Amino acid sequence: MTQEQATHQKISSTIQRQVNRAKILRTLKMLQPVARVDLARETGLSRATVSSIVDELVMESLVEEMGATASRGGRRPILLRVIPGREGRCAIGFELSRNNLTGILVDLHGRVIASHRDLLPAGYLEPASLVDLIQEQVLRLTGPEDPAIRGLVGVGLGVPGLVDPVTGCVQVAVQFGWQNTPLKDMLEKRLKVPVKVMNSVKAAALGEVIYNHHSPEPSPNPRLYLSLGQGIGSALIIEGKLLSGASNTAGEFGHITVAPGGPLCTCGNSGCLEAVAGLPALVSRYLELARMEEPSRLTMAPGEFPYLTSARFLEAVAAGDSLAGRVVAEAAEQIAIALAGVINFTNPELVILGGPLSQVGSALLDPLTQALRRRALPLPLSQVRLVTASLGANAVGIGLGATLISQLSEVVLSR
Amino acid sequence: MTQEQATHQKISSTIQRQVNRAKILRTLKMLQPVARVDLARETGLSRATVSSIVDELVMESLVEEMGATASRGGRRPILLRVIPGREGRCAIGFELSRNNLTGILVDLHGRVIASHRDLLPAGYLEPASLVDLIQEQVLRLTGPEDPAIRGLVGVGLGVPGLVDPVTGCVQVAVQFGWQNTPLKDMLEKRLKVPVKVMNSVKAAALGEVIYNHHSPEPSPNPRLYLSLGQGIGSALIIEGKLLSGASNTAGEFGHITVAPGGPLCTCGNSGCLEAVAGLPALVSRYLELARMEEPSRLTMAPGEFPYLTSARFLEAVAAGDSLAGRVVAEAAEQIAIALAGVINFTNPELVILGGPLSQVGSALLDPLTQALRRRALPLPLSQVRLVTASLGANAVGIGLGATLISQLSEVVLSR
DNA sequence: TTTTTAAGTTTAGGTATTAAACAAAGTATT
DNA sequence: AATACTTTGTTTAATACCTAAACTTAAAAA
Repeated sequence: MTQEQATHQKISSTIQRQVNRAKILRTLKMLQPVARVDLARETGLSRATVSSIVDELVMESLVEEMGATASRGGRRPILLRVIPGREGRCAIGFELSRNNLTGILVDLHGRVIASHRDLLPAGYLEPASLVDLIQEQVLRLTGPEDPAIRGLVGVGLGVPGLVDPVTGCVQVAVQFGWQNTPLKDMLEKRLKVPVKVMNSVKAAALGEVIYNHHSPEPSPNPRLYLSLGQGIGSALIIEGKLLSGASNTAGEFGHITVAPGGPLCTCGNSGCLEAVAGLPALVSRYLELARMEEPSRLTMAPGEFPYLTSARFLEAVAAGDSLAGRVVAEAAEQIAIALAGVINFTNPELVILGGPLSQVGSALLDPLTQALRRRALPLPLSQVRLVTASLGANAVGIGLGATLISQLSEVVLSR
Repeated sequence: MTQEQATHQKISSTIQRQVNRAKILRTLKMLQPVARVDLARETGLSRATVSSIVDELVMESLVEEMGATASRGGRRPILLRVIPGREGRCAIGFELSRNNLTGILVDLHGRVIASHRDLLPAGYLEPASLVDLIQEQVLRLTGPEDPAIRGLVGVGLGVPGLVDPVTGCVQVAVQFGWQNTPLKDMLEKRLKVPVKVMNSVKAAALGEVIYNHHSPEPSPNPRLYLSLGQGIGSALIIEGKLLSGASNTAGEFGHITVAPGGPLCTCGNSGCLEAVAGLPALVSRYLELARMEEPSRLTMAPGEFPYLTSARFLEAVAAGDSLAGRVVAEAAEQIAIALAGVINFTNPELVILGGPLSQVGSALLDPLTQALRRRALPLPLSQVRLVTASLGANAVGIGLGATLISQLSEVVLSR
């Protein structure tokens, strides 16, 4: 057996045991630092059972004693905590983007311990070379002698493309030219730890949702993450679980029709949200308006093609460029049409605006909330907390890491 | 104790036991009639455990022996089955509509054993009188000496309005002028059996979904029920569970914007689907077209107000009236805009068209499928089976009855 | 008849939980 | 200081439920 398996998973345990372990771990995280008695009182289990399970958790490097604290009139209680940092167990979440591979080492609390970013080599990225790169980063993030590598819970990977989260097979990743690539199997073979592969928007959603609402008890109410960028995607989380759908394409927010008879979309439909509020559409709209109203804005050599990147457009918005602001406000109106529908339909408690466009702040948020007030039903709208994503590029890694960590206290009802 | 409690519920049992009971009941329903050995092989449990649990199930009037069958080389196996009909346990589902109270007695297989419809008294319906009526129908459906009443699993009630399915409290029911009416508590006090109260569209959705896909294993993929009538509502079922949302309003399909800037809706927004494709809108549109194109159609005394009920409009559609057909086709286009968005967003495996408008058949279905092909993404659309509801007015009762029955084999992970 | 085979039950042993007794380590009281 | 409570954590005995294996029952095969 390899050294990675030194800290071995409990292979068998009854369902009863799993449920009680999960209960204890959950309340421990919530009340930490906390003594066994309190865990017993809080979970409703007997002190004997709590002791027995805590012993197990200590053996597995999940929990440690912090020594006795002040007496409460009798024997001093021994405080327990979930082991923080490298000394406890860890997970690593990777984000694969067009140009970078970013790995984030996360501890048992879901906190970032270390991160590392590599530029991807130019040209076609062979899946096998990605596996090499990931293995390299795993070692760099932990160090071959690091306790973290011996207690590595698992490795996650977020890929921009269509992924079957169960098999971990990348069905299509246009940006990399991959089709039916069994990345999970390849990585597990190499790394000898459980691997989770999923779409990166969904992973980011998990990260942001956990960060915005990191109760140990996942809320049963829907929470929506919206990714506004070149494309417009989303992820819906219900009872802490991502909605995948029958073909793993759930969350296609960008192809909701908001302007019937409007501009043709790449998907064949007309008036899709993405076709009117995706970043490319906003850039064109900006150029169009500028040409019509203030040609002076387009400072360029005469005869030069008016070229503008999305990034520079977003900078202009942030800098307070009024024309760019108008374009964003127009987009907000369109986004609100789709979002109001989804709010009415799913009745979420939280909507997180992510993706590059979300980072312009009130330029988007103000017109969006106004339009929502006009278009969404009052009752569902009143339940929604609308926030801007805050984890930026780290969301994917954090989401995957936290997901792997939370699987430690998950109850598996076999079939 | 009252006589209703003669067949008493198992009050305590470990989680392990619950899981195994559920497993056995599920496979029993699937393979019935079947012997203990086969259950053991199929579930992976030992024959001893199967015997012990089957004994319990027999005691609880859920399962019975059918006698031995042909030997397979040794002792003859004793076949078991879930008790059908009144001899086994039953549940009753009620539908409360504007004018009627319909009760449906359902057996352990979810099959209809008996049903009864009462006209509601004219005028305001006191919640307390509804409780009386329901108690009366329960007795009429079972008879005071009927075995069914002694094995009644529970009673369900579908109400047109906003219901908290957990507390069973009717928050708002405009048609009856109720607000915060704790119907569940009132009924449980009277009937002394568990009561489930929910919105009737959601209950109908459960009924149709179970009927269309009655595997004992609920599919993890979303399934959508659409109710097309005066209003337009829907219910989304994921992993066999209804999506409720943060304020129990999930499923508001009618207020998805399909025509921005279109006609004003009662909700304050403009261009809601309900405002252009709800039955009242279709009737007005029909009258408008008729007035413009074929005034002769509107056969009425001169000076009479052109009055047309929804029911008569639907009859016209069914009779092949071309003008009415055009109106439905127009509506289908609008419905498709919203439905395509929801299909893209939730990626369902099944969409069931319910409500009065759905019953016109291909007049709706043909233009709808055509429009969907234009507007929905190919991959999600390819996963959808689009069907018309088939249970009619019985859907609500069947859905509630089947839900109550399925709760018998449900595992409850306390908090 | 006797042997073999299969279905169902009983029994012995293991895991996991709880209540209750017990040990450890403090505070409060005399 | 000695004694009496208190509280925490552990050990112990009883219980629930599972499994493997032995056993009983009842048929087919030899």
